Amino acid sequence: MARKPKQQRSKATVDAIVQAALISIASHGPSAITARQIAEKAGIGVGSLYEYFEDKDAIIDAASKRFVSDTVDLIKPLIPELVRLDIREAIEKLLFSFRDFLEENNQLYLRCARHAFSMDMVIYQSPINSALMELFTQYLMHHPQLLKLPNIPTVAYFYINGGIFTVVRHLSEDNPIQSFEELTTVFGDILASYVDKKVELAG
Amino acid sequence: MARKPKQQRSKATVDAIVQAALISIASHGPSAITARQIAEKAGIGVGSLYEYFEDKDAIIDAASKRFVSDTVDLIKPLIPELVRLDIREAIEKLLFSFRDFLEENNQLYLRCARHAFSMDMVIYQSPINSALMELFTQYLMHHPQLLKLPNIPTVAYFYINGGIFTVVRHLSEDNPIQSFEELTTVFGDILASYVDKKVELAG
DNA sequence: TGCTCGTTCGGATTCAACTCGGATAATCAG
DNA sequence: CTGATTATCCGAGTTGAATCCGAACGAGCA
Repeated sequence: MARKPKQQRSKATVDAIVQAALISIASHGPSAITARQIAEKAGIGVGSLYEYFEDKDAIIDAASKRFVSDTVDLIKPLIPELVRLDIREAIEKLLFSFRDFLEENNQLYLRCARHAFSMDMVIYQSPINSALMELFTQYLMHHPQLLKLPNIPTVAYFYINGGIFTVVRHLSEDNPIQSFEELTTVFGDILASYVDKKVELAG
Repeated sequence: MARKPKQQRSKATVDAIVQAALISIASHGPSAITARQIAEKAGIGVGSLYEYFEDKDAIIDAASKRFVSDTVDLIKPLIPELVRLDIREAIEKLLFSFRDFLEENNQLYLRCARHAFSMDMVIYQSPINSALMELFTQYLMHHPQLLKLPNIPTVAYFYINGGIFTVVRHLSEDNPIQSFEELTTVFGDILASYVDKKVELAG
């Protein structure tokens, strides 16, 4: 059990298991999954699951990690472009990319993200937060006049955490009270207002 | 099964079950609970659980509802006082009350709240959001010059959702990067900056 | 071909949710 | 007060899902 895949076909099996787990998490949530479901979706026998994974939780862990690393892979390449933009434009661009990512594959990732906030999983989210924090930091480096802002780390903390949660929740609403475009406008406006106001006061 | 309690002692039993479920959720999360645990903590036999609850999920539901209604009972009475305060003061007062509430009973509610973000439970949260929305609305009524602000519902949506999540997450951190006081300052500052900037532009 | 070892499988085992039938306690009619 | 009736409580036993395990399969190699 929990052995390393050594041949090509077994690597494919592991991948199929992770993919099947992601799909199952998306449709039923991590606690409602059965091992049989995963095995069936992956097209293998139940016993085979336990060749590569200690138990069901290990499978869910692997799926969560896949989810997080795919998200980080979305954010990282955007940084060089975003840091050159105006705050509102940068946020708009980031949020639209994020939305498109979440909506891919019939909302596979969005439906996983809905379950990612149970705080057990927050540990795995930290790479996502780090990536966004890096974006924040690099943005500041490219706009040195912003370094005067008070409470930068705390603002980033509020903005990143609150922002992720709000976007995922908004995209999950059956009857959103506002469009995604309105949300991006407000996201930009709130941060830009804070920045303008504080720069004004400081300078 | 799922009968109505008719005698005093059975009401106490139901209450003990809900309380035990809250404690169990707080310590292990809703999916890891076993029926035996709940029964044992409540000081009753396993069978008794099923006298008043359809199944384990019904018990967890009841506990969630208790959590939500206790939270609403915290917010509602604060509204009349908060609407008379300055934005920063109001937010500070609200956040400190909220923190104290979450930290009561050895963080019972905080530890439950950590699990409340798995989106299954978001349905039950809506009364909390409604209560905060009412606070928002009543605040605007008492400060009519604010009604000029653009995108009020969306700002409220972002602020309430992001705010709740960020506070719960902050209080759950082992090594918070900032104090709770700093967080409340930033919360107040961000909203006040937005308001100031927009009122300035509009008037 | 026959051997070996990585891989796959599904029946056997374990464990938790839930049921059932009867014991015990409260309530009430006479 | 007593027996009948109803409410409550219980925990051994049933059921089904998670996990384990030993046999079967097949690719590579002598």
